[in-house]
Amino acid sequence: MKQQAEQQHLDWLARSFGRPDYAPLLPADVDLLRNVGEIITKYPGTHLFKENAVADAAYLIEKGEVEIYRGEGPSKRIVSRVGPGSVLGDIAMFGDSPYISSARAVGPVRAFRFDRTRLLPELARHPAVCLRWLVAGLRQLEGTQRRVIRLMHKTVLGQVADLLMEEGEARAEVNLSQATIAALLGVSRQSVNEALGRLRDQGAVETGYRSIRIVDTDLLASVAAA
Amino acid sequence: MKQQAEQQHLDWLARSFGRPDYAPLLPADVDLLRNVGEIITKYPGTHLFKENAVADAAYLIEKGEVEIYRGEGPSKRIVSRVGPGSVLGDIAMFGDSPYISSARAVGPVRAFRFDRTRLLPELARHPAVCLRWLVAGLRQLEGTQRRVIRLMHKTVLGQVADLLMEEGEARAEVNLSQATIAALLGVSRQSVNEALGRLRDQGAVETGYRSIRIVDTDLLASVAAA
DNA sequence: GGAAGATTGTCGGCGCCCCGTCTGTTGAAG
DNA sequence: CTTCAACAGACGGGGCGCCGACAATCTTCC
Repeated sequence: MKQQAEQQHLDWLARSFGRPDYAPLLPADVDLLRNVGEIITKYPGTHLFKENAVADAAYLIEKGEVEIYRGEGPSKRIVSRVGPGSVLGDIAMFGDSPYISSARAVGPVRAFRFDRTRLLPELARHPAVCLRWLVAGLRQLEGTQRRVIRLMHKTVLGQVADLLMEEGEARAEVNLSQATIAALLGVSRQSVNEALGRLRDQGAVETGYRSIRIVDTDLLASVAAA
Repeated sequence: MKQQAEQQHLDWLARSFGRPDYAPLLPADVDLLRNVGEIITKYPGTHLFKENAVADAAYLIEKGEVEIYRGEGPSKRIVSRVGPGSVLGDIAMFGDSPYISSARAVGPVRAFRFDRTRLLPELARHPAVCLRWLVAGLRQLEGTQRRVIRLMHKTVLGQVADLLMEEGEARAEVNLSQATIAALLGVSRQSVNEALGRLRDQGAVETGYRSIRIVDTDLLASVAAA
């Protein structure tokens, strides 16, 4: 039983890393990562790491959602929100620089923790895993950068439509409060409300309490592209 | 003579990669990169690569400046401007995705070109170089991302002050037209003009034809931080 | 079932920035 | 020296989004 659970961890870990079409993880690689990583659990609201702290470890989210934000108090801005499969803190860890943001568990989170001092020597000995991590890290960063570039200099309406397209990829229903969406996009709650109202009038979405149902994906896409 | 010039290339290449305090390149690594890379030269205005093209190579700028931009014609937006030491196109190359931006030589440019099909197998065999490239790539991405995050949700005045701080780090004089600055920041020329006017009135800078002289660095920093 | 907290919907005022436009200045080329 | 293109500087109109405020609704917990 314990064996099986651990195997699931490892399977999941293998799936999270790398791409299926290029040098997939070998069983030996999985065993390797198992030795240098440890499973940790975090309760909602607790931090995986905090801004400006020494980056002594990288995290691989296995279960739950993590909120990435910068700043504190009134200047707090949510950079993104990531789920299973995301690699966190590796950029800072590899660069041996402080974390550039804080990571807080939104719900219950299970994650792998890779200690820097144990991971680096191991990676240096295993080029295939190293390459895979490289690609994963670059993709992660590229994704957020792409998103930021896509969103800046766009109207709030377009930003909201874009966000809904992204969040609603899997299910047609997005369960976020308007205040949360506003924080994600860095705009005011009222503007989000107004944008959602317009989308509702156009028949692209239906709004409810803490939920937005996507009705017309094509229409939403055309708004997001504008 | 040719030998000496080539050695300079390789020395420079070694310095560009990685950080001096962590696993510096060995002479063997330099030779390795020499085998999979080739030296190319670009005339001003020519492209190293263009948006949406197949990313079959990464570039390491050795000399000159390269302008990174997205879009064409009226929607053209300059993302950044990089100089020697910067790695370009590696993210797209590793991800086997199209280039997400265009790279155009501002002045005469000399660069190393790393072909994908030759580089990847070589990297997979040399974990130390692989790790170094990983760090370099992540740092590059992190730098631009940091900049974008710092600039968004800031007033034009703050953005201009920030840009001047960055550009004027070495010399106190920044030689950019207001239109260029506007393109870099993604704002209108008039707004840049107005911001510079305010900075001039405060005594932080002096403005001239295609040149901005920084007078009061502390004052400029306080404006940028606001 | 009721109360408290969280969320949604809406309004008016205000500030920043974009756009079009115009004038004066600078630098380079003939 | 003249001419022309690029640039700096300035002004007003208009749009968009922020802020503060408030009412209405939904959840949840007691």
